[in-house]
Amino acid sequence: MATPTTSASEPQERGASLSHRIYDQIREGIIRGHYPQGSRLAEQRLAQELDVSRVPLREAVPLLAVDGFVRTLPRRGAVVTTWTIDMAHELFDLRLCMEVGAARFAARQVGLGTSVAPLRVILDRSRDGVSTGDAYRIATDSTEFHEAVVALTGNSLMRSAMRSVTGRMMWLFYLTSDLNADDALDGHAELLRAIESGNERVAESVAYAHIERDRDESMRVLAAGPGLSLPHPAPPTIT
Amino acid sequence: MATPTTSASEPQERGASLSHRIYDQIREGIIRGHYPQGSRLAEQRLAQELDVSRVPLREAVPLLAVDGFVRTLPRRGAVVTTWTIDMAHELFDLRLCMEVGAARFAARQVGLGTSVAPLRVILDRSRDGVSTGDAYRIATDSTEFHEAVVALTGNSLMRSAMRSVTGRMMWLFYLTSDLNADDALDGHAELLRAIESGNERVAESVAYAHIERDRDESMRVLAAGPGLSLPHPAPPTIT
DNA sequence: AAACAGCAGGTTGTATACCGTTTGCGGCGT
DNA sequence: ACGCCGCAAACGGTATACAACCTGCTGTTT
Repeated sequence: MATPTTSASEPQERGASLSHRIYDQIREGIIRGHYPQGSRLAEQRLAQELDVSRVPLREAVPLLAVDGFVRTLPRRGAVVTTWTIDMAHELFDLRLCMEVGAARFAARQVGLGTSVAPLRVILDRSRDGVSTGDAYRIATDSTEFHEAVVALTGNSLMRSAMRSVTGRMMWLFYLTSDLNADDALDGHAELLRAIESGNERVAESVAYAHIERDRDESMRVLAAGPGLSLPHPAPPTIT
Repeated sequence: MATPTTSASEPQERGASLSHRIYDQIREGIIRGHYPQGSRLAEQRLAQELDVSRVPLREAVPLLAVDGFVRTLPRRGAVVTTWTIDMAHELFDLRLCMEVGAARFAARQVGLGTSVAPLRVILDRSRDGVSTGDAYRIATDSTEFHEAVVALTGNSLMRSAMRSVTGRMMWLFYLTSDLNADDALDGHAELLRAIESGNERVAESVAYAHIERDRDESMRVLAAGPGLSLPHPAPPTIT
């Protein structure tokens, strides 16, 4: 976004319309596992927990639904999405469509004179982030790198379309950040070089390989232990 | 009022949460040009025009913003998006990424036994629609065909991601429906055959060519007369 | 004892009211 | 005559209140 100064833990608390702020807040809560998968998000409880009225929530929750973080049932409200192996596969297939194309367009832009400096900046920041060991920070940085690749294409529509994807990506990154932190860093560096070369076919291929490698690692984690992100000792899991 | 069963203008689909209904209603109004490009959507006026309170609008408008139909300015409310040549190009570039990939996955599914019957159904309906000459109907059918291709992949995430794209596609189809109605029909038939063959490379290539042909036609129309969809005599175009 | 019905609690969906900010216009001063 | 200042109206942002619905429990009846 236009606010690259966001720190990982505290998102922009500026004038960005309360609805957007609590959107970010809830999203972070979901990703961090504070709102466990499958749990219900009761509006009143959320409202007094975040100290806002219910109306801003009414704007934020549908957006969370669009981005796949919750599912709204007719009269039951919103429940946090539960990850499945199939969902993860679908995500990687979609990434295959979008990011491979984005890498190609990005390489083309580089060939036309666009600088890859933004990628370097984020990659450097990612290195710092990995050393901190903060999973949320790592997931944020990793996601931002991919967003930066898309941004490099100069296609603002593609950027906004990616937003529906990057949210889920970040969530999955967080869930699997234990393993692929360093690998992802190398992969990003490799992708950066490929895009920098300006060779569309190379960028395309590297992006493809990178995503498939991601898929393999994520699948290994997901298949191993689906007991993910449950900091609370698994409250009764209200159906 | 608690019983909006009157619904005088449209026998809309029931049960779908007032917010969604007015989302569709406003979207159709924008596409049909009833709310001209660049015009402001004042909440109070909309509310009494659609005979709903402002709160459902507060849920619908952000979704329209996500889908690119309006732009919400900080304190100025929502204005209907104004099409530019660049935006159209960005849309086609994004379609290139997503639909080409979708065609590939769809062909793969066909190779695994999935039937292309849904495509045939919609294609047949499209033929009827073209004969009616109703631009909105034509745009709807054409969009639905592309959605059906994505649905054929079995990837529900890809379908929901396409939703951000199909809305804009439909709008642009409507604006340019005069020219490419029959061409689009032929193109869809060709794409259907390609997917039916189960050959991923063929499907991919046909999809690519189809989109680029679409781009050419749309660009011709957009470049010729940007005075699009202005049933009202172009109010002062408030900035 | 089991099953159905009625009641109570809670939650979402919808509507209305209030407040801060912005903006456009008009008057006044230079 | 031009520009600046101030006021008023409108718009969006937020909060509160009401109504309908679903759910779970309990009590009674068969």
